Amino acid sequence: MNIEEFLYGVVKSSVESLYGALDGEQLQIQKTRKEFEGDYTLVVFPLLRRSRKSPEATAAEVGEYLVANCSEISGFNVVKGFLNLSLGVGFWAQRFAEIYGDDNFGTAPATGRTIMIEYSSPNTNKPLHLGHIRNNLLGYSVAQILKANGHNIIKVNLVNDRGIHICKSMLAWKLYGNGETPESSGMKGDHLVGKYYVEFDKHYKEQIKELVAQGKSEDEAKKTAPVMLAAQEMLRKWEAKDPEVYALWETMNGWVYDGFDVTYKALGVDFDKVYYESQTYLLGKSLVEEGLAKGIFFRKEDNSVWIDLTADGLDQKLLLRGDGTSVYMTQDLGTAFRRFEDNKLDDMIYVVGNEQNYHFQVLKLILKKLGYDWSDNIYHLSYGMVELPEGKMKSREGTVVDADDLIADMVSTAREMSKELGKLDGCSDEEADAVSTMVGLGALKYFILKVDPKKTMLFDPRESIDFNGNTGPFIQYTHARICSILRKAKDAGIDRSLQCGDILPVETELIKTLCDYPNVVAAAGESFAPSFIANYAYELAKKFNGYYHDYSILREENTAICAMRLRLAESVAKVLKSAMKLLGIDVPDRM
RNA sequence: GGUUCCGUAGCUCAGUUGGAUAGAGCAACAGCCUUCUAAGCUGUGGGUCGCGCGUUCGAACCGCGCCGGAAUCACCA
Repeated sequence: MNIEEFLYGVVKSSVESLYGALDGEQLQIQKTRKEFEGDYTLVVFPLLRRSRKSPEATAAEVGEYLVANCSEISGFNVVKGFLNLSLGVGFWAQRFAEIYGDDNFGTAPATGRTIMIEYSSPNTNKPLHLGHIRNNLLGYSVAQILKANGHNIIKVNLVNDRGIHICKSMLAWKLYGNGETPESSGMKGDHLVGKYYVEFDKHYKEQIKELVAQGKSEDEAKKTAPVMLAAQEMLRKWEAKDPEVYALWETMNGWVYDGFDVTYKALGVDFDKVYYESQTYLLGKSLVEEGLAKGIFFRKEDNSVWIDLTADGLDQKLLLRGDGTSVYMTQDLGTAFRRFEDNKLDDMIYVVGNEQNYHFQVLKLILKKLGYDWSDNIYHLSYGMVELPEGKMKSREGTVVDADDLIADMVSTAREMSKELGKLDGCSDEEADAVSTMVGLGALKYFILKVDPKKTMLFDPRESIDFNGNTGPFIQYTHARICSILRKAKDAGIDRSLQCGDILPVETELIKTLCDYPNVVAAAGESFAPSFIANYAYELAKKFNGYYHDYSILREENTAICAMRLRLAESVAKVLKSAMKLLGIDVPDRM
């Protein structure tokens, strides 16, 4: 049972029997701040109009009534207009018994809602970088959180596998590659293809420089550089399904997918379905026809199709080129329609960077104008950029942080640190690998997920990521220590039968925090923000460490108290593990 | 210029629907390993919550206006 709902009920009936029925007025009940005595607080200011008494007198009156009529409420105190209520030990013991006995604590029953979430969405011309990491972690974590909230989740990836960018890599490989393959070079496939994308740019720039030296203008040079013309020619051949070009395209994309798979696996993310733009880019044209027929869109003299959104404070937007080919918006309209139709979706979430806020604003608006009400159930989970100390990541300036390099870095840093601290003594190589990987990735994932998605965040690769303080490893460490306590208790044969009467005030604080977990999971799902979970896990771990560091659980001589503490420790470990799972972070039993 | 977002301690970030004296971590300083793992614990210092006005019993949070920053407004995706 939800504590706030329970309290709301008893307080409401008390207030109503004192002052008459409330009509629409909200009672404000919140957790009592830690500097005051009590568990939950009723803010009485809104009631003054009805009680016609001072804040203090009103609070005292309600408090007395509650203590007299509600057995769960053991006492109260009044500070200004705040009525602080204390719940009895028995109440907390009962709550704790429920938490301890519930193996699925924090997960909600099935809702029957089906939600599709699209994330990652890479281009196939270069490897993944730090920005993709934020995208992937957010997408995967939000999917986990929504699943815990009882929804059916379909995770999808839309791969941008066609277009001029991949032709650039293909061309450069053909011209300068000497038949190099991932096998022959020992390079990861996505990195190899990315190398030729850079190679293309190098030659392209050289050719521009030459043309400018010959007296051409910068613009003209950009348009007429031979490699650019060749890349465009290649794209035309691809669209015409030229066998040679198509075969090369398939081969090189295959290399990239092999590379991506390794990165995804390392990050621990996965998908239920992968879409490829080469298969979806023609979708949406029928919707454009529909819009034209309804008079929502209009055609210009050059035959291109547009929508005028100036009345909505936006601009005109192109939906179909003059030659009848589609643009980004066309296919996004088509895929959205197809997805809602095919999967009977209730909601669709796009995890896409905030540079596309405008695009999604327009997408939703157009669908709405076409009469599709499910447009309201499209949610753009927009996240901010990851910036470096020297500013934005620029691929041209070589300041991008490569995903694979970063992951490898984090793991090796974790290993060195573990070794220095002597944590790996007596470990097999396999165990050492497993722990270093968990800790290194835990640090990276937590670091990124604890920040509010919509904010631009700063990442300093030189200082790398902390392992101390409010970090993933701190939570992992707390979990590992609890596991260690439980192992030792088992070895010592300590009796763990529950004695509810022995809960101490410090323990009710912990139980209260545990009680919040289902609410935090629900809130995180509602606002698609894993940061709620991360900050909660830190709060819980910190409380546990604070209370239990200074004295020994195992040396407690009162066996009932000892058992109580063990059960509490075990519950904390379970909830921490569960929270970390929602973040996609593995938790070790020892580290 | 239009639209959207951001501005909280030296730095990185929390702050759930408006509530009590503003919260962590890092960095700095002072303590704590014959007690369950010191990746830890305890304490000290550090703030005009960008600025102003308004709404009300009460504003970091809501409204309006400024200032500063970001993204975007492509027949790219």
